[in-house]
Amino acid sequence: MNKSKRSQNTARKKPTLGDVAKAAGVSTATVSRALNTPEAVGDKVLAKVEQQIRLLGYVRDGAARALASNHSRTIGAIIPTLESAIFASGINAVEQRLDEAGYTLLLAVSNYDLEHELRQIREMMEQGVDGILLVGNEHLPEAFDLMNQHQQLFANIWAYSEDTSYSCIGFDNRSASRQVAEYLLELGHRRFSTIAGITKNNDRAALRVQGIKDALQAQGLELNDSYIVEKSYDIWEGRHATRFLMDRPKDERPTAIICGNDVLAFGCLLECQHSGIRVPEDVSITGFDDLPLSEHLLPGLTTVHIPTEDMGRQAAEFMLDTLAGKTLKPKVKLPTQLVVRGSTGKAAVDQ
Amino acid sequence: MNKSKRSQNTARKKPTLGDVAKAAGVSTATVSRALNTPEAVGDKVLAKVEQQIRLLGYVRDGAARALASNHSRTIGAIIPTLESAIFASGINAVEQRLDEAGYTLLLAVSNYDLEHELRQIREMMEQGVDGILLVGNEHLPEAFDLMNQHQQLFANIWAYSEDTSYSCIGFDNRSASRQVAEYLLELGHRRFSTIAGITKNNDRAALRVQGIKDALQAQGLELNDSYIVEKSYDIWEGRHATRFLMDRPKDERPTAIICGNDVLAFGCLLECQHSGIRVPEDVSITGFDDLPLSEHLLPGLTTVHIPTEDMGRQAAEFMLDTLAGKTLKPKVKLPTQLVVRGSTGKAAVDQ
DNA sequence: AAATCAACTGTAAGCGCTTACATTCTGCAA
DNA sequence: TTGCAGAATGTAAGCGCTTACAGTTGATTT
Repeated sequence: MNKSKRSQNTARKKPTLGDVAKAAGVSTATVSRALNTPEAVGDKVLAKVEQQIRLLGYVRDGAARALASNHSRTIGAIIPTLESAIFASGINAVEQRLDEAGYTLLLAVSNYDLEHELRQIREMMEQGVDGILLVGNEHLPEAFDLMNQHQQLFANIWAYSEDTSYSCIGFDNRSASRQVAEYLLELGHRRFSTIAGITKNNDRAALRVQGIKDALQAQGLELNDSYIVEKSYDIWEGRHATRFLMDRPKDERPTAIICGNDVLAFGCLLECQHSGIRVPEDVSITGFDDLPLSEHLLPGLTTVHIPTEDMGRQAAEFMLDTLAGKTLKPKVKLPTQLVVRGSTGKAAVDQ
Repeated sequence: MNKSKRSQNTARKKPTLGDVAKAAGVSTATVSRALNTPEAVGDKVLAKVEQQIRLLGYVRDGAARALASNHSRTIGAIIPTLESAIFASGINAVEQRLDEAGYTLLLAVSNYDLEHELRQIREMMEQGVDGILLVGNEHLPEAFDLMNQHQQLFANIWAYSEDTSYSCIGFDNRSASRQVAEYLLELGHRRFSTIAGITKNNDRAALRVQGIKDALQAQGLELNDSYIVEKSYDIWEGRHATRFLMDRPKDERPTAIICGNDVLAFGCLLECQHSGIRVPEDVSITGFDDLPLSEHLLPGLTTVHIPTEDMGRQAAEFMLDTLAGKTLKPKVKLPTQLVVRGSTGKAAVDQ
């Protein structure tokens, strides 16, 4: 009676493809085809098989499927954080598109730690993902080596660069940031400051700082180091940085603070509110990302809008197309948009 | 030369366990043991094997591993949304704990759609996840059936209930919400209103409304239907609802608005700011979740703090322990905490 | 010196599926 | 009636790993 030696105390085992085949009186190959290419199976047989599948409550074994077919129908994505909503809509779009195509998203969070990211890449490769989506262009050399050695399909999102030989779907952080600075220059600002994200291991943060420098340099100005503050993306950090910057003699205070992202800008804006600094009369503030909240604050936050949904959809599309054998342009550059709201204004003349 | 018939235009194939074994001059069993139970392998052999692994750049094949060993070292979690930061820290904690234990998190987003959730459960089961984490206690009957039929380990998080027969790690939404209402009652409020989340398919949202009713009923008061507004968790929705509620004759306006979560409360608070309604003088506002931003707004948002990190850690722990064969109490109830800030105050006396 | 044992290592049988190839069955043209 | 293409199905060989079981060692015990 006890046909399976390794049966635990668990009741009957899960039905397998073979069980379905036996129950339906066909071969395993037919059941497999009924599942994967139903149009290649006769109507009556198909019906019989489907009935048995339902009856037995059969669920495919993905591991066996992946092993035999050599692909897992799974795409991995490693993002830096879940804390900010900024990656949410992008990832949402990825998931949605993949879901339509019968793929599953494997999501991991690296916490801006490249070592951690490498481990996760390895894990994902062990899981046998068909493709990997990474945020930004900066990753450990070992990560690139590993993926290349195994011919692992991957692409970088959230950043665009002509220079890399890898696929990327993203936008130009540097010029987007430059545009912000140029806009502020036009408003007459001359004493700039930036509350940047931590630039180490984060090319996007670094490029945004660079963009500001580009704009200033073009006007013969420069961004003094004492006006650059690096903080992790956190509201408190934004507030502290703001206090640090604004606790100076009036004529040394920046008239414009360019924040590395909206979260820092929230901190900046709110700190001003808390300490009675008027925005934009005393200081102009900008963000980056255009989070949902940004338009609602008072004043509204001037920031850079990122087409995250579009980016996500295109990234998914890229993966799917590549896996389907279509070769297409491996780099997609998406437009960003400066959104002007109430947090920026003309520089005070009496400075 | 061409030893593999199915080799595409791809270069040499990935090395397998067998390749490593051959290179190291040992059996595949030994390599497998070197990987999984290194302490059971002799030092010299171990060193030799590890060297070859490095040399060949060998990466395990998770599919084959899962197939042979009957577990995938993967835990799935399905959350309603990524848009709000509220699930972020909880999921982060889950991921962290699982990572420590060598497990991978498979994350999916259901967008508050139970049908979609069911599909994702099925997909995850096909992927062979060892356990599934679901948010809330409300799921399609088919989902429960499916998981039960396959003896799929799962647990509900973010909600606690004595009534279900399923494991849950969460908190009592109803009594937490009741506590908020009681606090406002103490402040003298009598005309309450709630901007709730959509209660359909969302037991948590429904329970929070219920909690308010509980508190009022205990005082012989009731929550009139025209003072209950259901909105999806979105800032704009919160603003619209607020306008709807406050666009009434002064003596019909609520003096306290209890929001279903912090996002709605942000909308509520900001709408008041935009339209010159004073908080808390004219109206008291509360949220639920205690998002990072809540303490920074002006006034700070009175809300309910959820121990998301703890919840995530414990959920992961529960999965790991159960998989390890330890049987433990299948329900964990976590405490919530009312955090009083500036957005609430005494009810106006002149009402 | 024989017996015993622990510590390693090897052998080989699957895990549940896919898929190339072989076989059988149609219906229809010759 | 025969032949044959094309459709439908079956056969069976893996996919890369784990693991029960069976050796093989060398050291320790008697």
